[in-house]
Amino acid sequence: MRLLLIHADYIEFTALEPAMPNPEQIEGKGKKERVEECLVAFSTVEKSDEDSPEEIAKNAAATILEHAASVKAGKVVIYPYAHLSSSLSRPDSAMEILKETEETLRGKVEVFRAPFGWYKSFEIKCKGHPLSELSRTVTAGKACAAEEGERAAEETAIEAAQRSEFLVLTPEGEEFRIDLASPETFLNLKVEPPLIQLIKNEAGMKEDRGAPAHVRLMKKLELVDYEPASDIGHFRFYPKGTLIKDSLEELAYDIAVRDLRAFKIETPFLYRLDEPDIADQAEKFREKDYRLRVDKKEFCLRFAGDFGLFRMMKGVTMSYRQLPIRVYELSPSFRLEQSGECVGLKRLRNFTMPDLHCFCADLEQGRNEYTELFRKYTRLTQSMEIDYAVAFRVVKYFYEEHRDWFVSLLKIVGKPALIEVLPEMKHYWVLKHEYQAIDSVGGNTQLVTVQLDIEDAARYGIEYTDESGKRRGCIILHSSLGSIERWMGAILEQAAKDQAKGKPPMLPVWLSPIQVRVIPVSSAYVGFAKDLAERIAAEGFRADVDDREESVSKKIRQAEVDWIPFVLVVGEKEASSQPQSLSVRVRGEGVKCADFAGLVAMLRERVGDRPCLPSYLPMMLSMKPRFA
RNA sequence: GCCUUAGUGGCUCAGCCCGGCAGAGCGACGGUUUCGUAAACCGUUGGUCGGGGGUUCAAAUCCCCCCUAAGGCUCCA
Repeated sequence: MRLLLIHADYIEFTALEPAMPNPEQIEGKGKKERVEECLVAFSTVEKSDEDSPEEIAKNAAATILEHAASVKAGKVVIYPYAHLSSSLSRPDSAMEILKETEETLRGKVEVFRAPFGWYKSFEIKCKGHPLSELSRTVTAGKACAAEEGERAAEETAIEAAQRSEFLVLTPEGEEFRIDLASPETFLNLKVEPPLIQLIKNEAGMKEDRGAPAHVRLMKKLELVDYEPASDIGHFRFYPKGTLIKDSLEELAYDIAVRDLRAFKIETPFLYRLDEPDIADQAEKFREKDYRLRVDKKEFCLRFAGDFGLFRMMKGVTMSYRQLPIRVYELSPSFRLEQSGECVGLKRLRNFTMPDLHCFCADLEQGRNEYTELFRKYTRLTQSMEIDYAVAFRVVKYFYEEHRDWFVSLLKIVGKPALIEVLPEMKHYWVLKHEYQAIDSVGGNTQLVTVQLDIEDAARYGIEYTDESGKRRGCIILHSSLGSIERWMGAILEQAAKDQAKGKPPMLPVWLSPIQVRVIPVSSAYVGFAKDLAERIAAEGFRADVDDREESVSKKIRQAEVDWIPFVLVVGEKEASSQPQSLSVRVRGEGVKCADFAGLVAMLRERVGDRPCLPSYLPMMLSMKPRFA
């Protein structure tokens, strides 16, 4: 419960009109009430209070009573006021808790209560002495301290954001200043459409959009679905979706561990809030973490891998000779996003983040490491074949000092970027960049990000020993390939965009749950088809056989609907041809002739060096249950 | 979280405005057909109309509360 306590000369209030369907029954509608020399408690009952109404009421009464005593007020007015929180309880619970608070106070002090569920006019005269205004948050545990200081800090950050300058920087080093409030400054820039779209979104220029296409596609393709029995934003993955998720995770592992030689670790999901550095990190994430109470201890679920990683690194003995040190964790993460903000695979409350952190000796090494990551992640993003835009956010002094370096980064990606120049440090990083995917309805989703952090190492005690034996804080690069779920969404969005342009939609071959479908023309050729599928599987690709008793046309249609990239129809011709010749229906390219080696070569070429896991589905289609 | 819209067999949807026996296609199942590049034919099965409450002789349909989703707002260290 939130309380705003005002020590007043008087308050007058009048109930005017019901503000909800079932307001409290009252007699004094339109009658003015006046209480003098009182402590007014504007009270907001919150969702979380519903779990322990008696304790909340007791604690609220204690808080009010204590303050009434300290300002020597003999009267208390409880004034229902729904505007102190964005997480309101149900009206009936609120009414019950407020009445209970009133009853608890009765006898100890003279108590009044304004009616619940009415629009009221009021007039109040605050005494204005130092203790006359105070805010309190009441929880089921102990009453907490005032929060004015934090609020002030928050406001400064918002003001700072509003003073950001924006510009577009090209790989040739040209700068175009833009003003988000004046579309003519950027709409005609000669840059690719995704960047223009990103800037429009950043400027708040919203067109009417439907739901992004992946919300429908993820279900239609039997990949992922909502799980109403869990919380909002926690999904179930069917076998095909799990295969795609695992393949993307495998790719993240290849980059982080095989390529970059990062150390792979694992840390817990759940953390105690009475640890100061955990509480400190949780505080940065105000009201967005899952909290739970177990055995009288308060815990939060991690919102990223940082909690456990920083704790681990604090205890690590590092020498300057070992730096940079790279640490990788595939972190299932939890964020209590606003319910109205969770959309398909774009924003979830539970998602999987491949988290790579690099610990560097100094800024010079940090920048080199940044360049290295930038290069790797750019190659990764390009190999996903999706439309994306690049944005940098950077503190002004840092941009001015390192402008040439930014141009060199843009040369790697080969396209212009949006640069947001922040007037001062607003977060823990001086620099970050994002690769933003543009979806089928013009929205953008952040995928890859790298952040250059010069603050957290000192704050959390992550240090190495330098040449002279002195302990020094690291420069930390936080980086993520985004989230696995977002990549799945972005890939589906790209398929939808291709379809809108008249191309048949498909997943990249390395992510297609079934890469080759073999269709026997009649049941007589099922055995032949199965042998062929097994040979394909032995080459490391995912093949199945449509052995159902259906017409060839119908089975081909099914393969099209399933977005199967390669379809083989086999019958007498294939079984008897010598040397063997196959007719391969390549999605989007028509029917081609090839022998077995030719087919394998086509698959190898499409998959490239990306992971190719074995199938999670039965080889015979008649044995596959329908999940969605 | 707020506002708006939606939720009807496993899936896609009609019925709701104006209350009167819960419908279709696909899928699944059974049978006939053994088929050459986007849907063979016949039959059967399957519903707590998102959940709860109310109004009514009677509720998928009207009213209230809740859950879930999408759009917009806000948010996105």
